[in-house]
Amino acid sequence: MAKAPRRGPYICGIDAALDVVSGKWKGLILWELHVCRVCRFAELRRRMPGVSEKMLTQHLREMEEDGLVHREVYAEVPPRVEYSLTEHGRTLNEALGPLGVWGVERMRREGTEAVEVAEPSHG
Amino acid sequence: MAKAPRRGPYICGIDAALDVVSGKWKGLILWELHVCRVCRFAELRRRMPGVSEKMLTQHLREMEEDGLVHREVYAEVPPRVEYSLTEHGRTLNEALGPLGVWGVERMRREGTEAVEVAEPSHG
DNA sequence: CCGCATCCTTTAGGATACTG
DNA sequence: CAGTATCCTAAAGGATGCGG
Repeated sequence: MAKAPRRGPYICGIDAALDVVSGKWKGLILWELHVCRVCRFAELRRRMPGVSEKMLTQHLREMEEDGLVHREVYAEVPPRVEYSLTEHGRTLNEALGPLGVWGVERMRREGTEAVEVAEPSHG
Repeated sequence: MAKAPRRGPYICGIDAALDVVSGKWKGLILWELHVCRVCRFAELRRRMPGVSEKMLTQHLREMEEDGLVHREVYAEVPPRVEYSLTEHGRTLNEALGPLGVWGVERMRREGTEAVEVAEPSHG
């Protein structure tokens, strides 16, 4: 009902790490939570054009289970839930740094344009 | 017929990088080719318990297309094909280094045993 | 030995409607 | 607002058999 077992056994550390970031939006979630530090569901969604509610919820729950994301629920009306990175989430993000740099290099090589996300840099 | 389009557009470098390593065995292929430097198909397969011929071929082809893997075909009988990393493959592997370290840490935290790969350390 | 073609199952991802 | 439930399609992955 919930999700496939996941979580190993792994052959090497790369395996173990890729497991928790595999998922169409997980890298981006990590990045956005790094940028805004604390973020509500709706705002996070706004920052990620194209993601569906289902996928965002699902990915956030998995990342919470994996100890990457902290979910703070406020018993208010209307409800408020704030997401942030845990310590493990932060270290993972740092570990992803060099990969991100490599990815940017790759985009330059391939001439692949990144999609503009509310931050046009050429007016 | 070949494969889905892939290759962007990406939201950030992480996206672009994760795209080329997403695939059940790609991280491991990268690692094994890093270890043995040059590797034949059969040997590569032996080093990766559980992978099917189809998946190994498919992943290797995609990684070749992505400029990560070099495929050297020798016109001999019986045929011989040697795989190795390209420069981009090597830099990607280096970029994956911190992620691998993080993954090992994660396995320690979770108590997840890595599977033994032809190297039993406890008799 | 290396790999392609085919068929099949499983999983990921998306659209939509509904709820506390 | 922040989800859950259901249904559906597409893609990944796996088993097996054939071919150069």
